[in-house]
Amino acid sequence: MEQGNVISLTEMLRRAVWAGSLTPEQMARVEAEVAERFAPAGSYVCRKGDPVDHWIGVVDGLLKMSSDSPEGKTVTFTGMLNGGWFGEGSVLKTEPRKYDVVALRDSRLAFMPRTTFEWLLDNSIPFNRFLLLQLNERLGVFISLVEYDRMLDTDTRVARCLGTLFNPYFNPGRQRTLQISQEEIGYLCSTSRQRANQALQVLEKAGLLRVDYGSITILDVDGLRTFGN
DNA sequence: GCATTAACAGCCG
DNA sequence: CGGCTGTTAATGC
Repeated sequence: MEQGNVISLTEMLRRAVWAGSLTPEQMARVEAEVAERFAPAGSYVCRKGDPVDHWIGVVDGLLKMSSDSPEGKTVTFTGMLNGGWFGEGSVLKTEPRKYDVVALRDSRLAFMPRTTFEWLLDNSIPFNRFLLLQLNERLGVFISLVEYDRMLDTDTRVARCLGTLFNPYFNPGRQRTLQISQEEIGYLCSTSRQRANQALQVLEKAGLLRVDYGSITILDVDGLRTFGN
């Protein structure tokens, strides 16, 4: 299907951008305290309102951040691919989880305890710098979310949505191919499966990605992020 | 007009 | 067979 290499938790941690500048002692503690958990496809990784005890990374899998309104409507904010980390906002503020996280397929996750996270905050300037940049990047994403939700046509929304998903900042794994159904792309981009299919064909003709069944391959992330301008 | 839903046939694993 | 895909027709905002 795709590259069948199985990455270990340790390997994933060592490749993490934020791990690059840690001292060997700091890295040893991280490796000792971060635990791997398995989330089957369709299961909740965490739910809105849960206490936040961990910073969570994706070793191998695909997650969806979403929220259900009382009326039963689901709003998806974004997805998370291999190598991505999330939840730092709620760990920093000591607040309950603000959204649901669902595994869209079988996923292996890395759970860093809040104590480890806070210890890194107190002891590593590069770690702080990484968080600052990631938070800043997210801010940009959410500002443009509000903007394009109101202004852009669906093809462009899907392009931006995929551009965000493959934003090298959140997805440092050089992953280009993603096993995902068009129905799930619809969920991620807040549109119907049929309309997502249509948008994908437009983007494929524009040379920005390639569509196969059950998967897409990103060819031009920057093109997706600027599509429609 | 544009998007969503429903329905269906074809295809892949 | 079961899930995914590409299309079309009906319906709604």
